[in-house]
Amino acid sequence: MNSQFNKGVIEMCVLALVAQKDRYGYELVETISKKIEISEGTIYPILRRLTQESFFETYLKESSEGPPRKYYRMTPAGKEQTEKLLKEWARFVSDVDFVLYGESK
Amino acid sequence: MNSQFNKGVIEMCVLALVAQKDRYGYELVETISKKIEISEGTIYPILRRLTQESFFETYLKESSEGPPRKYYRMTPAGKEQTEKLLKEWARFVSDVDFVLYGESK
DNA sequence: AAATAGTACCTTGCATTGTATAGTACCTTG
DNA sequence: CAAGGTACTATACAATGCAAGGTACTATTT
Repeated sequence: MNSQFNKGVIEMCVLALVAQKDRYGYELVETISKKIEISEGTIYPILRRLTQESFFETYLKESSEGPPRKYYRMTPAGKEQTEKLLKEWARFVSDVDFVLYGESK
Repeated sequence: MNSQFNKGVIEMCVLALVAQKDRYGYELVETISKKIEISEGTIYPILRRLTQESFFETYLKESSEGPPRKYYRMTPAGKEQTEKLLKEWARFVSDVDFVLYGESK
């Protein structure tokens, strides 16, 4: 699989999923992995970066199934960023489609 | 614009456009730029790589509008690669869509 | 004739981002 | 107490696009 397609998209997925509800890292890996092959080494740096950029706030919560989980909660700035990226993605997909097939239409 | 989305996709666009008919570098920049912002520094290295990988063959042709153009013609291996990438892209877009919205459906 | 702009090609160094790999540590179950 | 699943972190590396610069030909403007 061309993993280059992943670039930027994983970050958008993380934002979109945290926008739905608070999430922790491992959960995000599991959720995204259902469809897109990724590893933990991909998600955690993204979470750190997005937190640094004030798109997320974090809090710890104990779990009965292992060590405490670090939950990520979206900030208003994160919400804005999410919407911006989702719009850009939709636009991008349609633009690519035009380049690929639009010429003959 | 999130240019990270571009990763891998530009190469696919180049392949798809050369699959339609022989193309030269500058033409590809112009064509793709209509929808996706790219520069020559992006295209020429891709053309060199794809030629090296035997997906393209090249020939020169004089032009009345400037220096000679280096045309790229697709090989059978290139055709295969193009189809492979187009399929992966379609699959990828649908997978991303699932991660973004599929959970609630 | 010189300057400018458009066409056309090429190369180098950088930034970004995902991957591989490894390590730490907690909890449950056999 | 060993194994496996849960959970977080860090480091080194690879791939790719971009910015910036360079060369050179043709046509148009000054």
